[in-house]
Amino acid sequence: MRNIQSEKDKESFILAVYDIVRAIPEGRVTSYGAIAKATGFANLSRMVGKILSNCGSEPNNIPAHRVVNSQGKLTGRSAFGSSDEMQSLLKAEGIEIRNDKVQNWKKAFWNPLTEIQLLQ
DNA sequence: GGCGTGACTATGG
DNA sequence: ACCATAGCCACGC
Repeated sequence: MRNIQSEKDKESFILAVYDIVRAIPEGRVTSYGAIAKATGFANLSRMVGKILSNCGSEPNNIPAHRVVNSQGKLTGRSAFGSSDEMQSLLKAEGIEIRNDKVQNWKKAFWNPLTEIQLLQ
């Protein structure tokens, strides 16, 4: 693992986060820490959240709602339009949320390190 | 360089 | 399961 040491590092980290989040299959979820590990910057889980909040304000095809914390809790809900938009999006994909947490977490969890498959 | 902050995480009570 | 604590690190002031 390493840290950001240059603008180039930062850029590649951000792009990697986008790529990984886009690769999350519908109906599955993953965590900030898992994404950070997959990018090679294992201790930048907090930055992953920051990046996702940035992309949330502009139109994009990044399913940021499929990223929750390591316990399956919807800690990013405040970055969406309404307080329950994140929950609604997940529910629409078949993911059940109860008390702010993803049910069936172990099965719904998608590990980018072992399950990623590049599309096309 | 110090200090507070945050869509984090692991651990211990 | 819940809460507190302590690491973590880029960023802005």
